[in-house]
Amino acid sequence: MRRTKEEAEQTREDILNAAVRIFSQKGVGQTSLDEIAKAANVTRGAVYWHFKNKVEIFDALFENLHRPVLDMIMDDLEKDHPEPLKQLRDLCVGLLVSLEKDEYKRQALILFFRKCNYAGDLEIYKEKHDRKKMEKQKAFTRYFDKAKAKGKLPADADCDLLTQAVGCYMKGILFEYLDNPEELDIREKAPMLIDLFFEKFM
Amino acid sequence: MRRTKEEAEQTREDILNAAVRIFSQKGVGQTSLDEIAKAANVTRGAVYWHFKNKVEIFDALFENLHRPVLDMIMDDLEKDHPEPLKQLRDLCVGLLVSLEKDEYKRQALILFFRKCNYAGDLEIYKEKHDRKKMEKQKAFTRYFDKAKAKGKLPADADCDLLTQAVGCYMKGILFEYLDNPEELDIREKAPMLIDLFFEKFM
DNA sequence: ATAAATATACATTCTTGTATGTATGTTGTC
DNA sequence: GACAACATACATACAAGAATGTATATTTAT
Repeated sequence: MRRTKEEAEQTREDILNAAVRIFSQKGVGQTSLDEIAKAANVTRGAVYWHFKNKVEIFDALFENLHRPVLDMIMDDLEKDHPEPLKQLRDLCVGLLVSLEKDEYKRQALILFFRKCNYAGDLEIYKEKHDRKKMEKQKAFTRYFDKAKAKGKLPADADCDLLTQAVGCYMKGILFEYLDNPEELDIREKAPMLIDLFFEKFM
Repeated sequence: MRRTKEEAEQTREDILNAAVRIFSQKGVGQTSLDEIAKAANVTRGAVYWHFKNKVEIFDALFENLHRPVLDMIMDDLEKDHPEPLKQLRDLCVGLLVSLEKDEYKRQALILFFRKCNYAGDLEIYKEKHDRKKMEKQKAFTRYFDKAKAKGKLPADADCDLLTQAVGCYMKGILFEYLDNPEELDIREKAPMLIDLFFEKFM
């Protein structure tokens, strides 16, 4: 049953898409490769051809999720915005609101926030994912640094603390939204919640 | 090998203590009852005597964790504090700082935040735990209501939004701390982070 | 013809639930 | 207060199912 290269690439993607869906529902640990295979309309043979094991699927999904987000932030930081805090505010709101129309990203976030326990096979990925988080954190700090340089923040403001605060706040909002999307209308509430944080600086 | 009632109660607690520890390390789903039994120095026979199955252990742990916290908040709300916002601020800081000396609570929180996926057997508990969360949220709103009644908050302040904001913020801080305790010195940072939120009202 | 892209089959391991064994605490009775 | 009778608090053994990794078979693109 050899397929063409395009077909093979397609089944690889089918497997990954099935994996996010099922992982985010049942959890990585409770998902068998057979379930993923069936959901992707292949057998375990195909899965084992494309991936060494479940952990490698997990890793591929992480890359798919975080690379574009970090790239987006880095691009944003290149711009010389006159109001870096407003820029960061818009970035935060944008990141949150964009989830409403992006089910794949929502599922992926649920998967990494709630449905993987970073234990056993996945333990080695905790450090890796923490490093990625650090990168994002460093990027966030630069917004505050730029704001201070432009005199938009008091000279004695603690940029690292502010970064940590915004990071915690964002993560909390993310969790609440992902846990109960129907309880938190993100398109309406995200701007209000984020403004609550930034308004005292602006 | 019948034990006395006290001994039996002790093994029940041993089992629960072993369960928090291992659940919070390996995740509920990846923990076998045999592991728990061995860690508690009993056999699976003892575990099945005290609990119907793993899910019932999970449930017992949840009760152990949340009842005291909710009681504490309710007691706090009984007091007629002149500055409800300061009261809430102190409550938040206290809840966070207390974790440093309470490994059991830390493990339990990790377990429910990170190591259980609320899928499969545990799915039915999501709703239950959400209801408990709602209770806490309602309690938090009362602090803001009281503050407004005392004129400590502008009359047009949105208490529900503020509650949601504080809830998200707290949850985010909790996650960051539990994920990387060494990165976030909670005793030093909790007051600073929480004050960042409350300072604009006070 | 060869090797890629799968499907199928199999052996192994892990876990669960249950059934059953057993020693000992507990209780009522005389 | 001694002593059956019974219930309790486990331990052990077993059967069944599920999941994994690997080995092998089968097509078919190149």
